[in-house]
Amino acid sequence: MRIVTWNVNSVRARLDRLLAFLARQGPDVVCLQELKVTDADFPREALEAAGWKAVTHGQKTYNGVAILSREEPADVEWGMGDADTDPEARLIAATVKGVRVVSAYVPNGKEVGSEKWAYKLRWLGRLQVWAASHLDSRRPAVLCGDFNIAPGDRDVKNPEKWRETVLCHPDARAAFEALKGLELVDALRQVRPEDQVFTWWDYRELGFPKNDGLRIDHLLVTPPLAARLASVSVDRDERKGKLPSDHAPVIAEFGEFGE
DNA sequence: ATGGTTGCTTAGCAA
Repeated sequence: MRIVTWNVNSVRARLDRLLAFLARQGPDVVCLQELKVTDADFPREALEAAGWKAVTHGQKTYNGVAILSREEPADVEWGMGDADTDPEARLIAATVKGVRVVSAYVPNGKEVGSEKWAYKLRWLGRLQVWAASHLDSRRPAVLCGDFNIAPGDRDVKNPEKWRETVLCHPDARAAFEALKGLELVDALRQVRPEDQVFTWWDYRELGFPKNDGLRIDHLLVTPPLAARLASVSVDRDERKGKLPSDHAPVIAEFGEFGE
């Protein structure tokens, strides 16, 4: 079973790339972030024509998340369903082939100390509560998406440059560690404990040509799924060429053993 | 400190 997470930075702008990626990589489940489109304008027909079912939690202009799979995703949750009146569409969950799948787009936070930064930390706190009550660590589940957090210095090409930013701040890293405390395993680190692997490069400042990258897109998996984890890779080719997303897809391969 | 780029929307925001 192959599960992908990819911040596409507009699903409409990236539709041709997305369809080519799906055909090339042949995943089973794809979690998308930053759709930047309402549910009504989501390119459902083009994806269905290619054989994909989609559940979406969209929003005009900003944010938006989706889960794609070959079969219709079941038991869909749109948002965290808590008491917060947050209008931003940043989380969707569904069950595919017996695996609980969550596609999340954590707020960026803009600048440490800003109102958006406070919102990011609040949102991560809500995610912690939601995951604790909605993800069963005894069952196969994956919480994946754009976390806008580089967990450690090994996840950053230039740690000193990024140290004080919203992607590397200790409070953001502490929130990531807290999620792992719910018996969730950082899939890439389980199979590649020391590799320098990046998933995002800023469009500005020649981020990709200089490989000024960070690993901020993750799959956090429960122990039953971690036991089946075979490999994790980043499709860097998707960051190349004409008009790429600023994120590359992360691909995790799971075997059927150990269930 | 600023600017560099992209997408959505149409000058400015978000990332």
